[in-house]
Amino acid sequence: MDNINNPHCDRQSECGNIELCESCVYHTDVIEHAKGNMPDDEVLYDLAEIFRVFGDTTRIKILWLLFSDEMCVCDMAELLNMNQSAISHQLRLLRNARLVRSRRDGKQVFYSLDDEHVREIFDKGLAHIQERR
Amino acid sequence: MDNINNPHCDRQSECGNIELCESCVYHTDVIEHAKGNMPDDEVLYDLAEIFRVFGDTTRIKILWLLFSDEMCVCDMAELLNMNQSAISHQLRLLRNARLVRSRRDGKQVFYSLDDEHVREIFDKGLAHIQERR
DNA sequence: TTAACATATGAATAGATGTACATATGTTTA
DNA sequence: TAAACATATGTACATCTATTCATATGTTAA
Repeated sequence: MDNINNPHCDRQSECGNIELCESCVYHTDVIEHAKGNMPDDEVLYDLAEIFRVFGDTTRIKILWLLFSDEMCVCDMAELLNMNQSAISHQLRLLRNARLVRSRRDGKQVFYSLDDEHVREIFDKGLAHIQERR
Repeated sequence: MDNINNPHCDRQSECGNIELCESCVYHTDVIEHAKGNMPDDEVLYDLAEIFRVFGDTTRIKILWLLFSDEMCVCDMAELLNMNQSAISHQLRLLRNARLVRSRRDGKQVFYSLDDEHVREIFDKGLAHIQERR
């Protein structure tokens, strides 16, 4: 790995932080490699957004419930001992992220997992936390 | 699926919300099945926590950078055009979640992915957002 | 139609979170 | 030793988020 002490940073024009560019030691090969392969900001934003939706205990519990069966809002609220409104708000986030879908049956609305990715993402997360115990 | 209109809820003693219990239509078989298989709250909390760490654009970018190579804090700050302090704070969260590890080499600290789960979780998330396009 | 019910949603609020600034810690070099 | 540097961390603050309350929407049954 090149270790270049670089007081005259050749990427200075692209860099908002002049102080940093004038003082920092760069590994330019590593930087160039990473820069070349960086996905679009939009993709990385969407990716973070999906995980953000997984990143809440209430929503994780809802997803868990839906692994067993489709389920109506009322049953989820009962099982999680939470306000119906709170559940509905969280279901909207899950719906927008296409992690769950809904079907109406009379007065009730039944939710189920939208696709198998949900279970796969869930399981990979579980594998991680279980390994580190 | 049983659909029991149940004004005298038999789980009323366990239920904090009396109004809900007196009015709601339950699917008791679904509820009992889900209740029996529910993991510990602690596991579900830890799981949400892991995804919460993935659920930020800056941290997602950092993880992406580490797929290519190990990398020092300075290079990450340069590449992401961000404050060194901001990167360090995020690295601490990633370290605490055991998603990255660090090694010191002189004045610099190099970060790398802690295990393969990180890449797998990342890829599953990517598969989800790419499929829905 | 009206009443009762299940769900959705807007507004408000308390708490969580990401970043910047200042500064501390740890390492190397002079 | 002191100075320079890379990183870590405490604090403050602006923004975001989860929940609650009140209420709207949509469905069924009387």
